[in-house]
Amino acid sequence: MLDQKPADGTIGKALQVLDLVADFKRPVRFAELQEKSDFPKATLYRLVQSLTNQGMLTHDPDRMTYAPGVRLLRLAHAAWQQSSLARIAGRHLDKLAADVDETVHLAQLDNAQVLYIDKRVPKQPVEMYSQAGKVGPAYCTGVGKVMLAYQREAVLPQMIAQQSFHRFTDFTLTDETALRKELKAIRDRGYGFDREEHEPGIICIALPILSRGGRLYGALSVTSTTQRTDLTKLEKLVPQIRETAMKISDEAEAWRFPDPHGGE
Amino acid sequence: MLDQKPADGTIGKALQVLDLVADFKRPVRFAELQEKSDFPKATLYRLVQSLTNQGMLTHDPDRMTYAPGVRLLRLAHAAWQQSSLARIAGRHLDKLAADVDETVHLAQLDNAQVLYIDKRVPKQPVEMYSQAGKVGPAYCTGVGKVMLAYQREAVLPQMIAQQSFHRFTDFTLTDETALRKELKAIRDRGYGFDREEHEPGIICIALPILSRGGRLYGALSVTSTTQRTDLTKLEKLVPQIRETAMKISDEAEAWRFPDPHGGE
DNA sequence: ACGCAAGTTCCATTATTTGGAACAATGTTT
DNA sequence: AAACATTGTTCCAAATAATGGAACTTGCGT
Repeated sequence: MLDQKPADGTIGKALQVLDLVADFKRPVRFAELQEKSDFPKATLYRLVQSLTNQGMLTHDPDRMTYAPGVRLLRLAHAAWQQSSLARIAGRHLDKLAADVDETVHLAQLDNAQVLYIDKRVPKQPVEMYSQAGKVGPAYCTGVGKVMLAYQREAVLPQMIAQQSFHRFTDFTLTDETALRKELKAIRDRGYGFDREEHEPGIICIALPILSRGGRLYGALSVTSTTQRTDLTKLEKLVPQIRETAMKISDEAEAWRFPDPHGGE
Repeated sequence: MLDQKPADGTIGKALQVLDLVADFKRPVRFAELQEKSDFPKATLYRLVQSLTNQGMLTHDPDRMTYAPGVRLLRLAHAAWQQSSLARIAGRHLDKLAADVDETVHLAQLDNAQVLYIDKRVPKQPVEMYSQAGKVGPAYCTGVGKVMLAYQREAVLPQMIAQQSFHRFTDFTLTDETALRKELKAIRDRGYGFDREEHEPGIICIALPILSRGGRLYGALSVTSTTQRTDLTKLEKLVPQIRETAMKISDEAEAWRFPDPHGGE
């Protein structure tokens, strides 16, 4: 799927293995890993062992399977609390979802893919990790296209190169030319749509979350269905969404300047 | 605090750095890391660089700070979906919390510490990563002691050695002898208490989640306050909690045997 | 302009990783 | 029950990557 990494050093290799295990959606046996990986047996074995010792993988001795380890949860907790927008954005998402009465997504870009950081479904309790951490394609989702649109030109080519351009629906943009044109339109307009490009019947409107300096923090979207609404109606929500995005951005900005007298 | 790791290989060192960054609750500068770490400057620098390249850390060029990276969320998502009990346990926790109308915790052991996997507070929506991934001491919490009690004797000594035995309250067990005695009592009884050992006024009852074969999956607890209830009343909940634990265990067991005809 | 501190790069030395092949343990077929 | 097949684990000399002291660069305050 996606594995043309320069893989700098041992760390890169180890993380490659970690990803490999994570990509199986179930506990996986050593032989299965070996099959999917280019590493020679002994090397892979030692990588897996190291990761297991470190708690990044858990090993089930009975079934002889490996799975992502609990240590990742602890680290993700830390990531959640600071690096990502999530902590700051939480209450804003609550409000936005309640105001517009539609599903709201918060996403960031991770290695040319969309990584969903948070989600709100109106009148429905959130499930914890079941949504956050999910990944999706960038070229055919609202948040994905918006984030690509606000990427620096220098890094865009390699990001576009990583898109699969798989045709999910009749509306999916399936080549670079179409995507480039769409990104241009998004930049001009300041927001983007998903016109049933990923799933039939699912449409959305998405805005970037930008810093004062123009740096991209992430993206925000309101998703609905063609049965409930249409793009024209969604477009009317732009001011509300933009205001939410700006509030999140402002708080993120403030958060990154720690108290100058910050002791412990 | 806690850093006497054998640190096997480069992977261990890299993860040590990752932990270090995570332990700061805010974006951190290189010099701060250097101060807290034993690594020579150049070495630390390259470790941080590798981690950043790999997306395990994010680097803010403006502020010159590092923070845990978004890639961790993706990995944690995977961990959540399979390795941990959380996915399976979710609905059982819902039910238990509603039935007993008290706070319910689900925890696993991570490197001699308690790692909270999930939490339910009755009549209150859950927040996503804000709770899951949190860590706590093992020697003075209900879930922690229970999980220590069902640990194999061979690994216990080093786990106990890693406990700080800090006196949080008048009831905290502050030495190995007292803890050993308590663990014995828990094994005999099949469940454990927290008698305001970690926080004044907070009590809980905890049960292990064991496989048929006696392997420890994690622990389940019902927490309350001395104002609302007492240990005797909590003890009456044991059958309900045990039933929940068994259901979770059974499903976990079943889940680990993938469909024999498992194609994809 | 100067000094100071934080971040970054260099490179010979050192330690770790590598991977082919042998070995052990487990399960399956004849 | 014996031979076989499969999967997981260990060995060790060769190859590679990590190391860290010191030098270099950059940005800031005086």
